Amino acid sequence: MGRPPCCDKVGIKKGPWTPEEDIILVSYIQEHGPGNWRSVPINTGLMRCSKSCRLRWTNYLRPGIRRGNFTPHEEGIIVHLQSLLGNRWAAIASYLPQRTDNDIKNYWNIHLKKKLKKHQAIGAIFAPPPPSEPSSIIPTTAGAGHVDLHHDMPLSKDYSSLHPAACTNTAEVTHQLIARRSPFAATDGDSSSSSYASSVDNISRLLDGFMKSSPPHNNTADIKPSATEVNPLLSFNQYQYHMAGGTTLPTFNDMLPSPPPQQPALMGHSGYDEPRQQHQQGPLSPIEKWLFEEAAEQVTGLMDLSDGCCSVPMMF
DNA sequence: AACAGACTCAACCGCCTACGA
DNA sequence: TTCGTAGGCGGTTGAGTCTGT
Repeated sequence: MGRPPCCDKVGIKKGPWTPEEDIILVSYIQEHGPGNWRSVPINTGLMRCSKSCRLRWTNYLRPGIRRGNFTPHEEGIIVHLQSLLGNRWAAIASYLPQRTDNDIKNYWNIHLKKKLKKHQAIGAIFAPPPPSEPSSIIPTTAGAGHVDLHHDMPLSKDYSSLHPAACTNTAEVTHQLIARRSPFAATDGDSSSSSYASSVDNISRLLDGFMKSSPPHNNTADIKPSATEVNPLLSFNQYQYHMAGGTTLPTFNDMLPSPPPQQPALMGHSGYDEPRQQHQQGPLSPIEKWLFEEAAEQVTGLMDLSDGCCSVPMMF
């Protein structure tokens, strides 16, 4: 059978979304919830493809999204998961609920790939890490040479500017990290953001207000199943949210893995999707093992930070 | 100040899979 | 079982912005 068009191409508007369109879309989703995207342009009068509506919502308008300013820790997660899962951005995004697959994909293509290339070159000059390195034994789906590249991250000039270990002033590090992770930092500090980006933030804030005043079923955490039910790793993500300036502070028990481990990709694209197919079953145990270790490490890091000490993320 | 090249990221495109008729 | 459709995903693009000269 031929590939059907996703929508009637005639009269479909393309290009950047306007604030008015965003408001219409957000209002509609507030009322009806995400899903049934086919009906969205029909019912709202938006001259947009249903896919475009879904993309706009999942990538930019839905609450809880953190834009830009990837932390070194997030970098580490992305690099590591990419080495394990390959370019399965949706699966990787399931470990970073505040990030969209598109964002992660862009960040990978723009920043991380360059860094890895850089370090690959460095690795060709310097000796490889000893085989006792923890991640060296983790199997990868993306080629053996891929796994250990991130160990060289601190060598990157770019990265060293972010890495707490590269800073001697703890307060500076903390401030830096928090500033970079603030949900509003991108708007206030990112001069590269388009003028409309701030409008998106405004909409998001409006939406946040709506969500806060709405019954739980409208909340982000409720659109998708309780993450702690679906994915034991979300506690880890909650910690990340805390580190990002959020208010959720997990308990130590939250950091502990809760068996049996679920398939990470079950959270799906940006945390909203239905379970993805079996083909996303990857080497889960290594991932989970690593993330659990990571989470445990972060508990220590959290304590260190609260004590005014400069913690060093495990990844680098 | 002006220009060119590099960079960033929002959005689109095309393919795939699930699901229902 | 087959076909049509919707939703989802990864790759790619192009416009806007930034940076260096």
